[in-house]
Amino acid sequence: MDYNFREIEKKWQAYWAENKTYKATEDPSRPPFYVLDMFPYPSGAGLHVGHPLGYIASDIFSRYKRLKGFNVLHPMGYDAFGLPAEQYAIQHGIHPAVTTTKNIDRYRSQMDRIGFSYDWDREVRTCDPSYYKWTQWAFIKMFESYYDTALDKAQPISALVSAFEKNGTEGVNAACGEELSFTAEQWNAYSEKEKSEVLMNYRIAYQGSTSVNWCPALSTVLANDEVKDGLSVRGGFPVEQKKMTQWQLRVSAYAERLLNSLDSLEWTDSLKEMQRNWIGRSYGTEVVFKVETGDKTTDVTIFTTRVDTIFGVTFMVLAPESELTPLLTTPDRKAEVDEYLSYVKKKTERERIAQTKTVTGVFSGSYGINPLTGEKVPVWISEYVLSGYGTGAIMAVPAHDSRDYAFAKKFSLPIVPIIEGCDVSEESFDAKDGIMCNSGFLNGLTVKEAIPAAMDYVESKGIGHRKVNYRLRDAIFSRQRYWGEPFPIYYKDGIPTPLPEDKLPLTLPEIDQYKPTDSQEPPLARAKDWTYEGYPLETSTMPGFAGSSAYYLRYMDPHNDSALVSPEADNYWRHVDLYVGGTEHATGHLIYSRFWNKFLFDLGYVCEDEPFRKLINQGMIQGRSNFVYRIKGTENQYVSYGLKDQYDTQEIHVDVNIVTNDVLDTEAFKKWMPEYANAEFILEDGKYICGSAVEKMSKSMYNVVNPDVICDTYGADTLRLYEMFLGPVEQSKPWDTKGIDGVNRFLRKFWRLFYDGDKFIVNDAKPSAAELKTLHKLIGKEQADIEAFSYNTTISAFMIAVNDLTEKGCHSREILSPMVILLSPFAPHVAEELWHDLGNTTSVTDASFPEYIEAYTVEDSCTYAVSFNGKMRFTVDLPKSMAPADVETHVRSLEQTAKYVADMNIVKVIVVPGKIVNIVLKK
RNA sequence: GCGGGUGUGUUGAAAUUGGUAGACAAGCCAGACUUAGGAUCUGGUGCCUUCGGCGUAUGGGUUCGAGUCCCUUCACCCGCACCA
Repeated sequence: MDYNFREIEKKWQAYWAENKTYKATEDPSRPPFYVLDMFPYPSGAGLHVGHPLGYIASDIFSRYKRLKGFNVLHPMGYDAFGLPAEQYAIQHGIHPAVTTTKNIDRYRSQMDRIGFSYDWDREVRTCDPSYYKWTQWAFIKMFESYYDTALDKAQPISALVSAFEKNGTEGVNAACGEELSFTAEQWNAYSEKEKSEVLMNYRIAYQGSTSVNWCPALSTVLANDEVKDGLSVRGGFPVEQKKMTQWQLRVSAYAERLLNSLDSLEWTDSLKEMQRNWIGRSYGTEVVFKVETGDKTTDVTIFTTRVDTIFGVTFMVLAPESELTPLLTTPDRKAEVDEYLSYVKKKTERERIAQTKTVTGVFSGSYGINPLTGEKVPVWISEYVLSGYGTGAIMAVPAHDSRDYAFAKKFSLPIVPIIEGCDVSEESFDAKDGIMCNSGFLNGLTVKEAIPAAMDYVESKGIGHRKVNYRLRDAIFSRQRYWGEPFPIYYKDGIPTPLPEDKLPLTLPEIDQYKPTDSQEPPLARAKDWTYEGYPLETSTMPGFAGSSAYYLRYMDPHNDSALVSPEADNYWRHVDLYVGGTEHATGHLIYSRFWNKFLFDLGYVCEDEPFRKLINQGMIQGRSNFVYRIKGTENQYVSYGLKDQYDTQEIHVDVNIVTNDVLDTEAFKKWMPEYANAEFILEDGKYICGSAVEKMSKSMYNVVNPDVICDTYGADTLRLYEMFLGPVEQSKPWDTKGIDGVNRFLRKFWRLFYDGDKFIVNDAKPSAAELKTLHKLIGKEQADIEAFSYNTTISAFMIAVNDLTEKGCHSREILSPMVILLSPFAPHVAEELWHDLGNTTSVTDASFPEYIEAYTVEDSCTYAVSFNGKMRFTVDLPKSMAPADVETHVRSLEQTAKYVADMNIVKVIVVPGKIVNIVLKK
């Protein structure tokens, strides 16, 4: 029987499904291990070979951990709400659920062919009402909570209400939008509506008016991480800034905790760094400047990280959008300021980003007073100051800040250096070193000493205080779209009110069209009876990250009707031990999930503060495109790559599936598209060679390689091995089918250890020491490599072992049986087949990982005495098997060393296969 | 501009703490068996050469010894980007 992968793979996939081989059940007698893939958005294009890379890697790890005796939870599901299905619905009138289900089915069948060990009984879909019930539930919990900054955790909003009733805002420590101050009497006198508005300032899920990313083409708002370079990540449409009232999540309250607990995670440094940058903690000082506008005076608070440079302030700058801007504009400057404001407002986000180098601004007419020097400085308005960060106002120190410097140069404002010996004639001196000068009491201090000294001074004078700022903003949580979770909120006399828990899930209503209404209301406004007890329901829906923020918890207990996850299940699985997915989620999903989890942790619904212990980022697989070269001026004549320089040619993408090792299948090319039917070729060496380039894998480049096709020609096990053999999982690389034969050959070679034609040739011969050594070397290597996620070297080690056993003619059961187990994580179908052929009746998955016996792998060594200048200087341990000539070579190579160290009284040089591992010196 | 990372044959890539660089594959060359093969097997394959020498982007340093550690320069990739 030859290695017939088609039959084998079909057979065992059916067997696994039927026997529920990979079903996970909570079992306190075995240690749990949770391996998770980032679940996919099921797009219409299906999977290409890049998608399964991470899934294969995590599947190998899961199977390995099972063999090691762990109870492995390895689930899969779908992030099923999303824009593409909805855009399709708008254009074709087909319900997004229909498109989504169809795409999911296709994903499932593609995944099934690869032979993953998922427990499909735990599948979740974010668009399923029984799933999004818990997304809505969490939202209500957030709505009914506030963040207590003293306890540093979320608390029920009722606690805040009773505090207000007793003492007003006195003694309240709560994260909020703006600092409010009122007494208990005032609070108690507020109307319901007023109370609701006050509480919105504190709720973790709240409605607030801010400047948001508005995407007109998608007619929805977007979160910061959904916008890149001023364009929407989905679709690439322009985005503008707009002030709107939106649901938001107070993620900023968790900034410090999100930052601090990064240290405890086994993530890559680059990913942690990305999150640190995104959170953007900055420690500085808020200082109050009095600003004179005509004869009235206003307090303007600025934020700076360099309060030590305050003696170098020569002007101040306000953000155009700051509410202070109109207040501080003098009547004579009003016309010019208004003109500037409208100029700024007209700019799209994209233009603003593109023009960061051009300096613009306008003088307000007011003057600020430096609280330390009493000096008067002009107050300018410029777009380089952002309203959303700090206080929206800065003190400008052009000598020591490059942005202020550029501004000062442009508008001819004075530049006063306050660090000794620095040259600011060409550029500012931003570095934090040097000795202070021109700075009153700070003179003579180093910059590093001056910063805390200036902070102390400012605080002691009561003109400012230390302050930590974060770049992280609250997440905009509503979308004016149809295909998302409805908010479980209704407006009772205009007051946003959550639905009672037993009314969840609030299911998405049917509507006739999926686009916004004519009056620009979200699509849900089209729904009939979109009310609760006669009150209108919220018409926006939740964003994509809502459903993906806690899905890993739902997998622990996916069918639970009365809780997101039962305490028993949560306590058993606890957290994701290994999470595999792409870096693109670094500042989106991976921040939101951590926030969401911390919130649930605060409320006691989950037992761990951090959801993802270890995280591996798999690299992206790019496409490798092929080209043919049409000779210009001809209809259909193509010249091979090597000869193209002799002609004037035009490069044309050709389907990579009709190209093998850059050689074009000319007949297939003629059939590929009608216009190529009578193509003529100028060949080199009888072949048509194509050009190639690395590009994104996409339909339009004809470079998409479908895993199904690979499974058809080579089998799933070959695909799995090849994707891993390509290189380190974390690394991005172009897909190139060249070389897949190598791993396919390896599998056939492995097979031939068991079968000679139809004859099963495994015997009960006692293995030789050399054979045992081969086996145990592999066990040791595989163990170490898999734990380190280094699969490509494991596979190499496997190839070496199989070549070795083939050469030795080893067919011993005692060797081959463990070999099958070792192979099973990588090539489960082959392993399963051979495992049963060896006479086993249970799945190879239930076997245990063979024990590694070091004794077999230790090289027998023999000690050589090395003499130098007639005197014995040291001894060398070399393998017994080493030929005398090789020994001499090795010893000779030590001569040089010996010359240097002879005087150092060497006692012994121990060489294990040729390496000096230890030089023992006489004391 | 700031932060992080990577540079090794024709190609994908290996190389415990510094210790025989290029394992394992792909490609290529030669041969064997075949009616044939994109099957299988064997041998060769970093570069220059006669001994021998040179080789891990570049230039320097530490060391008996450097792909690995330190500094310089260059190239590429990723992230952030007026964050005060």
